[in-house]
Amino acid sequence: MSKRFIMHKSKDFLRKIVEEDLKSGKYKEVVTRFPPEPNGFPHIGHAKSISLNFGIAREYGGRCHLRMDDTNPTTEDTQYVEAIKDAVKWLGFEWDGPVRYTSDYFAKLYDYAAELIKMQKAYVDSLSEDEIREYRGTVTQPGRRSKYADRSVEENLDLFERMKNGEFQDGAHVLRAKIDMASPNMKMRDPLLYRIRHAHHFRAGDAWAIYPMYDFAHCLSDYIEGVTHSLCTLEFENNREIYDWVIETLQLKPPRPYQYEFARLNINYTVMSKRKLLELVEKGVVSGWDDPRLPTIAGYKRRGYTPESILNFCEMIGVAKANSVVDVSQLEYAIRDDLNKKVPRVMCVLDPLKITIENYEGYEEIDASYYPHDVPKEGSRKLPFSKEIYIDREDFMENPEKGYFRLTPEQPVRLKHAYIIRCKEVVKDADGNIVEIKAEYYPESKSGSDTSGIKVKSAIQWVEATSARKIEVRLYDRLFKNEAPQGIEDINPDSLKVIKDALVEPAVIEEKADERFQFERVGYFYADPVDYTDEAPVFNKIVALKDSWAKKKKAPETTAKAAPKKVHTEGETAPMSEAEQVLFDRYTKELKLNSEVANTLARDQKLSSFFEEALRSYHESVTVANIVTNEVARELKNKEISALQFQPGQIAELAKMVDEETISTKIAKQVFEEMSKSGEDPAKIVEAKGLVQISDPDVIVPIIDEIIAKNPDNVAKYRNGNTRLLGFFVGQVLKNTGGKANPKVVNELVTKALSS
RNA sequence: UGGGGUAUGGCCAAAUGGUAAGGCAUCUGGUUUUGGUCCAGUGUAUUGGGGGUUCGAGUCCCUCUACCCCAUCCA
Repeated sequence: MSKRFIMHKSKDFLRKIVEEDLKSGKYKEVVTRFPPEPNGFPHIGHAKSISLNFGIAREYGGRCHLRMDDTNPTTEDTQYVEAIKDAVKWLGFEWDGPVRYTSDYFAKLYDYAAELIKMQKAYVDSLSEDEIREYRGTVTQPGRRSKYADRSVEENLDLFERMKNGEFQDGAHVLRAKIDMASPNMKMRDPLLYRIRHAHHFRAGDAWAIYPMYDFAHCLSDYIEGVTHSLCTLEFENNREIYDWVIETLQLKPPRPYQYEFARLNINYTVMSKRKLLELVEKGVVSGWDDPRLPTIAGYKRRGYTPESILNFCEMIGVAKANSVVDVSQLEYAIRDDLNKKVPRVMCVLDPLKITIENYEGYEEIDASYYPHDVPKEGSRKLPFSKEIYIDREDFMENPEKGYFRLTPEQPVRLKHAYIIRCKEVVKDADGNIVEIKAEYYPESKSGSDTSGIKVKSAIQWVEATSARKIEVRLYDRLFKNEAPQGIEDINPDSLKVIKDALVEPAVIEEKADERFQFERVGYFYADPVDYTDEAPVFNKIVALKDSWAKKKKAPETTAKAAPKKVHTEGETAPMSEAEQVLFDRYTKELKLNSEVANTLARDQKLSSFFEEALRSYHESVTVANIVTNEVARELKNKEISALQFQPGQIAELAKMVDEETISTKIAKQVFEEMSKSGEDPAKIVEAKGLVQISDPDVIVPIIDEIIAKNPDNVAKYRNGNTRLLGFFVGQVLKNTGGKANPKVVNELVTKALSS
């Protein structure tokens, strides 16, 4: 069993949220959804989302819906719906219930919009598109509200209905939410809810003249379906505020869904955007949406990737919120790892070089297992053998370089599953090209019954000349030559190499042990599902085998890669105002605060006034200042002083307990947590929880001894100079005492105990 | 520039204030009739920088920097 299964896999942030929500009873069951817009072919980025949404539902015994987000009739089409359904199924998931469509909810959505109008939270705006843009303002300047924003409920309702009935031209009116034209979040500046679109919808037909916008439709569709966790990518972070606004404003009955965002998938040497993918297809750079070089699901499928490998890949890379670019080698690893334990090994010669074994007469069939010793699968085929065979041109070198293990004029080699041969003569044509090798074999060296005693460095693949089948092999390489390709200009000209006359052993075509094979020593290949016929077989290269020989040969080039040194520029802090300066001076001079603490306090009006207040009840200022600067500051980040649970006087009390060493600073943090939740007096909290610190060595020393006895390895490491481990021992003692041991004392005692 | 995010070895990515996990990649051995697999080993990681609080900071506070997203009647 490999390490991967033993390893404890820590949960990603989304799974933690789901677990927490289930535990707290916020929801009885988790419901997720995969909500693509059917306007393009799904790619591996979608696979990540599919794996997440369906995966979470499966793991936590919930449901996952498949919903087509079809609110824009001009871009969407049923062919994409089919492609998306195929992708989900291919990856091995089943959606709960039927495929859902946002367009199924158009009527309900319309009613919700009317509701908003009645609440005076939405209005019909008749500004032109340009005016709307202009009125919206910019990121630094607030927008202005439209003069139509004050229309009466009746007028709005009437207009909205007539919009629906198709009485107006496209663009004549829109429905907007009435929120805040000055919001720092641009998305909240009276976002559009509906637009007029006299267009044929691939499902709804011509029933509607108005279509809801994403921000209005998505949250409500989630709500309608009972979705609990609405997972989307990072670029929707700004939209979350509207998501919540719509649901809250409509006062929908709980439970309601919440949106969470994660980073979308990027892979180097790959483009993922619909636009760029489309360009490649339309300009004929690739053969279609299922071109094996494309990161589309259809492409991977045609290339021969397995769904398991893609799912494993998604799991391996994890989910987080940092924009990142995954190394394509991680994907390649996933497919190799999967295929290695699954597919039969066969022999294929890409670039045939004829070998005539002069001392062999006749014909035989060699029994050869499809699987190597380390793959626990059964199965074998017959390998024809005669005096004429082909090996790969790469496996012979007349003037071998150092470290070359294969056939040379001096070096024998084993024909995999068969005999050891030796080169006798190199036959060349008029131009000096090698056209044939005359060789001899060692009769007693047959695989499995070798008594020759000859040592060879390598066993190579080969095919028998008369029985070998000619196949077409399509060798795919990465589509782009740049790590971060921009577009067509970065295309790798060698991304597809077609070999028309490769030779493969007959069993591959005749027995069909599988659709995927490992061509020994070359890579994994897949019978092309479109172009393959038994008469003209076509194989796609899925991925090469790792090749440490090729790497070694290439190695010398890759020396000059200067480590990019991080240049760091230091910005300037804004100067203090006069009043702040006065405070700062007083704090540093009179109260002897260090300049950093004084600085933080002086610059923050809320903090300093809280501090001043606390000072009134306790003049020993440094601890108070520290607690205010470091702990209270956190609470005050998004809050006013009046919203605080605790009073300045209570903080003073807390500081006093620390100064008197009743409690440690560690405990003080814990007490503070409690205070900020309950507003309870610190003394009461300490008493109720028995948090008074333990400083008595007679209590602490036995605990230390016990821990030292239990961790001989770490003791040795520590004594060997790893003094960082002091923290480990102190931590253990504190854990043992419920955090109550006086850490300063523990520190001293541990140090002493360990050095004795 | 307003707002919202993000920053941990080459690439992903973990870590209730207490020994900086794991995977990929790399390199080195061992096994091997695949230069594959497998096994073992391999990294002084300034946890973006600087300061502060603390016995102890990747984690708390302040500050700076870099990158991403938002001004479609797209999603």
